[in-house]
Amino acid sequence: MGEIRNAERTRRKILDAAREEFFEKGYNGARIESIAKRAGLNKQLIYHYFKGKEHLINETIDDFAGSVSSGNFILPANPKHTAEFRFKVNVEHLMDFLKFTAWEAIDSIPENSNGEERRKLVLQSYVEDMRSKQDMGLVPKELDPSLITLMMSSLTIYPLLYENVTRMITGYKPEDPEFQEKWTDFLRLISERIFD
Amino acid sequence: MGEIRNAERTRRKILDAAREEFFEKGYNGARIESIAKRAGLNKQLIYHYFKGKEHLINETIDDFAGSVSSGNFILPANPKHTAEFRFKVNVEHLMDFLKFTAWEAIDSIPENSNGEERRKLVLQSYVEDMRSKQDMGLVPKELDPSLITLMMSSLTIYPLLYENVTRMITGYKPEDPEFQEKWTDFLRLISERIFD
DNA sequence: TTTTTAATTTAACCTTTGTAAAGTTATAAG
DNA sequence: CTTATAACTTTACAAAGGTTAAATTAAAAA
Repeated sequence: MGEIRNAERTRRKILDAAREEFFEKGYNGARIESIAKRAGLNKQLIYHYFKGKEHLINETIDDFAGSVSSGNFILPANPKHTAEFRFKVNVEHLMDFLKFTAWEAIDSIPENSNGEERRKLVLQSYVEDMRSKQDMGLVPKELDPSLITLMMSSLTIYPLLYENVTRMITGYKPEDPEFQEKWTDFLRLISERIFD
Repeated sequence: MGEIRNAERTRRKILDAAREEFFEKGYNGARIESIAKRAGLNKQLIYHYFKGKEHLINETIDDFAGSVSSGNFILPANPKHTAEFRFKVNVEHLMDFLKFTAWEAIDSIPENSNGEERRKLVLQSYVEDMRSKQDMGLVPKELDPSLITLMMSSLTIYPLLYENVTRMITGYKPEDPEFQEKWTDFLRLISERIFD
């Protein structure tokens, strides 16, 4: 049985499976065996296509970085809507990637200058955006654009990732649409207060 | 060489070493061998005093929970100072524990109802505190106290834990006192805006 | 068709790691 | 002083997991 041999497709399968696995379990927690199983392939094929675990995760990250269309990153004109916008993007497109960043924050993961570099550019574009809006008078002068951006990241990521905390505090699970709606509203409310 | 035999002291050494190890590497990443080494003890002693890895982490968490004096949790009277206060407490007393909560958020860690329960109580006391201040007219009525509390947690934890993100956005490392000062100031500024 | 190359599988290895079992030595009770 | 208990050490092992090597089979080239 099995399908016709096809290097391209197999490589793709491995990368997709690896993405799931690495994003879900981090580098150290990920298992080559498990990736193979997800991909429905023989474990050894992974070594045929990639040098090893470390090489695989680097390729995986690069591949992912390339796949995230930079179209998501057109921020709203009004800074009061930035937080809710970023929250929405996180919920709809970046959940699994965010989980990976959580691993990255605490687990020892081999460096990937490429992926790191791209993320840095995105984050700094957020800072620049905020700075330009500050110049336009839409953002209070006393607030540092980079710190505002860090605030936005905190508020739109932490509640999604720290399921326990969110539940202990609010009683909701982060995935609950009801929570997401409340949190969206809340972000808008405080944004209005902050940017007035 | 070696000191006089002493069960109490040995048990203590194990718990201390286990705390460091578990907080630093999470449950799955922690190594019994490494704990033994930290404690300067034979690996097998750990099995003499504890049933196994899972039992050990539970005892470790309970032990830690018992050791954190609840004295830290007297919140400032003015809600405008809550964020900076919590940030300060995190920096000065809870860094390693926070790191552990990061593991907990993404890694599969054996449940510890006891530790979980205590944390929940603390967090909910924060919510209650905010609610009472709202009743006193110090907090805008339209802001849900539990969401405010979640916001406080996000803002005082995320930047400390996500070293990469903090650095990519601000150029500072979270441990840098200069960053901590700026962030403290920032927290105060936005608190003033939010609670006015 | 023959040959060569590449995809895929089978088998095996070696290290790490959690844990068990048994042995040894100190301390305390009788 | 003898004996029992508990602290500590030594050995050993089985499972897990990353990696390599060799064998097989399909596809492409000649």
